[in-house]
Amino acid sequence: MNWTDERVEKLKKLWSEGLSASQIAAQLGGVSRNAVIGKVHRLNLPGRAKTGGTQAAARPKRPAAPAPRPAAAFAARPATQRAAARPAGAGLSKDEIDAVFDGAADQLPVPANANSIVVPMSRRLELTQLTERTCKWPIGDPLNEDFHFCGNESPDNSPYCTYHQRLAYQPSAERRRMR
DNA sequence: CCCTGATTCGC
DNA sequence: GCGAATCAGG
Repeated sequence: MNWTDERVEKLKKLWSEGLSASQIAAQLGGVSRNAVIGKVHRLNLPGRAKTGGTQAAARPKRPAAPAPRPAAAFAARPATQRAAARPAGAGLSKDEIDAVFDGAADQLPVPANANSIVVPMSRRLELTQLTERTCKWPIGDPLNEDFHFCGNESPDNSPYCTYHQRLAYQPSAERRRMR
């Protein structure tokens, strides 16, 4: 794809709105997130603010020209070590908190015979967090604030998780019995 | 492993 | 100029 004026314009717009490079790449289409990031740099657009301290601490420039990658010079790596310090009484992780709130989340078009069906907890993903392997089953009203996607893992290349797969595609017989 | 942005450098 | 490969970090 070419960086037409219009595409560049859209890139600038979305970037300034804070969308991630991968998301912008997805909206533009035909380009990778790397392409987007590269373009952002070439355009001298402001990068993302680094929260707090860890600024780009002078990187070693990259191991001298690995042009013909003979898979050799990548043996030893400086073992980075940090004291993974978590405050003694650290609270719940984001995931743990989310899990709790997901209790009454689903507003799915649940089948009448849902009693026996286990409705999986959704990960409440935003549109910007969907990937090739996340369930894209929408939950809630798109016009509503709490609109989100299932986001559970979906089998290779499938748009839905195993649960929503059944809702998306049902044998006519079963569907008829359901109504 | 999923993701993020940053950088280098062959093309 | 472009962007894959790579790095560093969450």
